[in-house]
Amino acid sequence: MSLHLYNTLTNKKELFKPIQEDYVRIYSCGQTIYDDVHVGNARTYSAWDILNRYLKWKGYDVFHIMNITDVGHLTDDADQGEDKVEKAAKKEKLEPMELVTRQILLFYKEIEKLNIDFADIYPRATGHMVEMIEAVKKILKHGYAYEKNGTIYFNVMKFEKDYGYPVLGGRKLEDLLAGEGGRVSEDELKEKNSHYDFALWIKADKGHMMKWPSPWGEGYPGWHLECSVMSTKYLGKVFDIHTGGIDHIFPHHPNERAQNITMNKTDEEPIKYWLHSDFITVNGEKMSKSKGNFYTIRELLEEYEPEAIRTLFASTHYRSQSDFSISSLEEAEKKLERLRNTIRKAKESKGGDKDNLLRAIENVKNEFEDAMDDDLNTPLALSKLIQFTGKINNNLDSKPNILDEAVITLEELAGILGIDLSEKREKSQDAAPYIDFILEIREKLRKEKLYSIADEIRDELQKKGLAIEDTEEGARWYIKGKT
RNA sequence: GCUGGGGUGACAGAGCGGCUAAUGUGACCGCCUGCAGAGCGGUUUUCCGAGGGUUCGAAUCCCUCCCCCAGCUCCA
Repeated sequence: MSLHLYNTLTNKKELFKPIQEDYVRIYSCGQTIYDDVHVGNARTYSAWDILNRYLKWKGYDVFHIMNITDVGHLTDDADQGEDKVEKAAKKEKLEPMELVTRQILLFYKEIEKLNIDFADIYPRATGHMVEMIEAVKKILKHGYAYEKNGTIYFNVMKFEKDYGYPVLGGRKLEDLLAGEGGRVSEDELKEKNSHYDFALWIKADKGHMMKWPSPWGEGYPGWHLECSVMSTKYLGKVFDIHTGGIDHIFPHHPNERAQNITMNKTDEEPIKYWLHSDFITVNGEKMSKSKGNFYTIRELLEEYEPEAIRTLFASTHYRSQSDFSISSLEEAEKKLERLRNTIRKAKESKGGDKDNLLRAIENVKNEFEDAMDDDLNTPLALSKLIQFTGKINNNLDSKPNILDEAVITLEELAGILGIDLSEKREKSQDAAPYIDFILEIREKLRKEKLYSIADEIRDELQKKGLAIEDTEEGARWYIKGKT
């Protein structure tokens, strides 16, 4: 089997074939950078990280762009209301760009902690104002936009007539018509030719801070525009994969696609595969700030290991809604522990002369790849790894080189899922000689059968976060869980 | 209302036409251990929302119904 991905553009799994043989160009919708990264964001980025790693493992060169929206995302609907960045900045009495800088730095740190590979470029909307204005000009010139009082709207009806409005996720334009009905304000309707039209460039109201001069007066770009402009700039008019959250199936991505087509005037489908990851719920409810059921990565990392979070993410398929709870995270911790325990045992084993593990290594590689080829079935892939740990544990008397290979395989495959199994840099390295010393004394007590004192020592060390295991060759210890 | 995705053992979560329906967790019992831990073995008696249909054969396909979630407003 070879890699198949579920394409929201066609609503089916398709064989993945990049435009260029060994080179894959990916654009990911990143985040509007006014707030901390939460589990939901992280889950999505984790999914694309796995996609990237897997493609690389398969031998492709991957060029990955993830945008950072630092202007143009409004609190109300697409075309009115306050800019989110500006609003958040005002609240904290910061310059908008000051807030953005702070949040970006935090974003990078957390992405790194979560073992999410950095994208090759993180372009920012504010850095592409010139290109965005040029894009609006092009779309106007090509006849798919019109101006009303300094605001430029995209003409969806005309686009629909000429190209067919993108049907992402099985939706049709008519479906969106009244919808749940008139959330569109009177003012807006007055200006727009059609209810579906969206703004490319928005005239700045008085007091709007984030604005730029343009041929149509001072204004700022519409939300969708940056993605079209930046993807075209860095990836070209036609590229392979576009990712994003399920919420972008409408309206962001169809609009973005319409812009790509009309500004670049391509007859070819500009983006071959659209991938969307589903949302996370918290204890069965949609995660939202108003409900207070919001987990930021920052707070989770205070108590849990990033590897546990990645294990949790890998435990559900990216296109399934997954319910986040502390107990699910703790369950993921246990899976992680199992993986680590096996590696520890294998590394400590002296080995023997068996070689039937060889076949298990071959099998797990194949099974893992089959699972991943099927639209990145990470839960299945992970279960194969866990099955493999059983095989290793049953064959700790294998030839040392085979044991080594088993460990390398396990680490490599888990790594594709973003789960780093390499040994932790032990924080208490300095304490190691003392711990060893204490355990030597404890060993003497055990030989004297002074078990109550020995057990007391063990309990105390365990309370401090160490795992103590007695073996024939004496006690072993390691740092358990979060260091 | 419309659109999409779902309902699988105590729980999480694969499977989507055909071996006794993965895997993990939990519970229980063994092995190991001074006791634990980790690990290993076993058990958890017929888990596929309901009802029809197609088929030699369905959790898997079709129809009807019930229920859940999300989207249709900014959102990963």
